[in-house]
Amino acid sequence: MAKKIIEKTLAQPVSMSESVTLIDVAKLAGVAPMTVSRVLNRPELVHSDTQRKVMEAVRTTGYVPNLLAGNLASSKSKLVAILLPTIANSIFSDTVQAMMDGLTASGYRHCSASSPIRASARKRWSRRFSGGVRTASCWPARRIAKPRTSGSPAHIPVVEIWDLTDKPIDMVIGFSHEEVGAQVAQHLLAKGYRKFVMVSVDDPRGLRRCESFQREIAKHRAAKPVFEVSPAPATFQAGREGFSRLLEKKMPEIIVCSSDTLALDVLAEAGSRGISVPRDLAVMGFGDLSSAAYAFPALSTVRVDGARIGKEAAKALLERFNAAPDTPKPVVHIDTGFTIVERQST
Amino acid sequence: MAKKIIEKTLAQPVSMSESVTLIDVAKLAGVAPMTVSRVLNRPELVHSDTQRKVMEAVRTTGYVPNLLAGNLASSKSKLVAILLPTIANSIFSDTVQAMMDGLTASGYRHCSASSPIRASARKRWSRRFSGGVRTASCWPARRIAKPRTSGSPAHIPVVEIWDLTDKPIDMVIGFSHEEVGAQVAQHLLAKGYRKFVMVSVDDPRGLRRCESFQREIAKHRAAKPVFEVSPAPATFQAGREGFSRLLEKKMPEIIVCSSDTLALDVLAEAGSRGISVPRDLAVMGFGDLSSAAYAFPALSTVRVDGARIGKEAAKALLERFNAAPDTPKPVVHIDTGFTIVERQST
DNA sequence: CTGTTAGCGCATTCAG
DNA sequence: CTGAATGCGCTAACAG
Repeated sequence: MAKKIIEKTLAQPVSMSESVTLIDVAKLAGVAPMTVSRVLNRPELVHSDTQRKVMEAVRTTGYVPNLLAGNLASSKSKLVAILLPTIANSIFSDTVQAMMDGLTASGYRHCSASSPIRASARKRWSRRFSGGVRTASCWPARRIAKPRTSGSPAHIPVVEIWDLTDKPIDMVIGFSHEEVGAQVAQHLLAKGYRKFVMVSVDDPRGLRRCESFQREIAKHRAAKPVFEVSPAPATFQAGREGFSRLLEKKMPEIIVCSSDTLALDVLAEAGSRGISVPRDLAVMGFGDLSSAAYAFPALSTVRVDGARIGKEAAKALLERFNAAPDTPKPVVHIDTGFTIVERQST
Repeated sequence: MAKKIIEKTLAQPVSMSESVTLIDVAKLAGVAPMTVSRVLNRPELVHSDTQRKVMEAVRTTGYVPNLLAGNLASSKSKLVAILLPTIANSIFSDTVQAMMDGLTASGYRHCSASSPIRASARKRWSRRFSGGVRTASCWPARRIAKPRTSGSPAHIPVVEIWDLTDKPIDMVIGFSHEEVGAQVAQHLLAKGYRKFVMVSVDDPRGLRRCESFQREIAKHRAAKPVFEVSPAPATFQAGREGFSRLLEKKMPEIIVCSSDTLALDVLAEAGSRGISVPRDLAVMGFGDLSSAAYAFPALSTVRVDGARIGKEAAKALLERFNAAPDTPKPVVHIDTGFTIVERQST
């Protein structure tokens, strides 16, 4: 038997056709399989001489661990589920990128799915994800209810991002969309604007920003904004059309958009109609799409640090993954805030 | 023992704390575990009466399959690795979205990673991905070389997307970037332009489009374009800065950008400088970012159907996954083409 | 620090 | 159409 291993390893590695397992490595290194496992996963528990021997054997055999087996034995998938409304052309891309980077650095991977996936509980839980990330109003919370399944803890860490919520499932990292709406309203009122027009996509968070904006306007007895909703998701086209419909009514003083995608679109439509921004029309966006405020000086916007949200989310998850099982859950409720970026004066 | 199962299932499902496995379901349904497995995975092999009994038991126990175990037993992860330069603010988002939708509909999931991940072979192969998707020039092909590992086929299906390549690893779905560069050059020459300026991000495909463009220009003895490269990835800011540097030299007639992100940025910078597009300056983009050509009438661009690429990639992978093991590999080499979209005349 | 024992939960492969 | 036996490859938990 030992002979067989030798044959396998002495043959040209490239032509080896049989698969190599922990046992093969162990035999070649003259140690127990468990020791090989330790060298690969928790090397600090193994004598350095043994480590060297084992790594040597790993190299000559070309061993690649089988996480399918490892996951089963340890009941840990090291897979994080990311559930977002969309990743296309999205304000979430910075967040996803940052999160991805944080997780992969620690050996975790992520699987993402977008909103239309209304998988059954069976499908959603069968991969035994180690953790989850979602926007708060992505799905009703009850859908996250964890069935009692084999080989997984009673609860998995979940981070709700891009929002703050009163009844979090677990951890929360984001900012208040009500606050955004209110502050934008105050900001614009202070600048002297009184006649507002809004364009929003049909997205829960966008609509909440708009509603809050309108409440704040009402408080100050300014005229009720004209309000136009486009179907989600945000596309450049949506903004154009919403804007056009509004123009049919009356030329507004300022147009408040629920996203930068819409705002850029309004900018474009204005340009093609010979309307000068900001001279004839002011435009306010949201989300700081690719540093929109910098790229488009005529645009005011609300800057959100999506990358920070992703980074913090990854950090929060990793901390929980690494915590001892009986550690009390730390409270993670981070308000990442936002910044209103005034257009560059011209 | 049977009693125990009954107790578990008759207790309030919500309060059950022990995990439920195939065996529990089988006992409750009075069948063998294998039958339960069949009902869940290949119901067509099971009598409908048995199916009903089993599904009933599945429901009352709240059973959720453990794919960690299933994957190991069947040596199939149903996970697809997606390797792209970036997903942030990216022309790939449509592609990823379409691919995701196609794969999840068939029970597959995807794990994505972006360029900076230079994981070791050990890490890259240990999850036993069922298939892979990458851009052709994302990594050198040799890095895809498959080590002989346990529990996985000698080769996995790989689709290279967003490019055509002479020596594909396996399947290819995309278009020729050389062709784009050449055709754009011809198009613009035909429109009467002679003095070109280019801005590109430092991306392999973008640079190839530019080089091809320049070769074509040279063929027609037009002036060599001024060429400005910004570091990757594309941001709106990159375009602005590249454009500004160019303006210091001379006001161009037309500016050709390696992506729509850059093009929109140039549009913005032009706007803030009082340069009218297209009257004073023509701008050409690439990638049809959010239907840029529609949203920004002054912009000409090259429309690429990213969603189609994603859809075809998913389809190609699924076909290979479902094929019998000894089926000869179908040749998949799809040129999805592109369309030059002329700006809307004003 | 290292080895041994004993599964993880399911699907493959036959036999019936 | 259904069942029984077997083991995927690895790691937890302990013993030494």
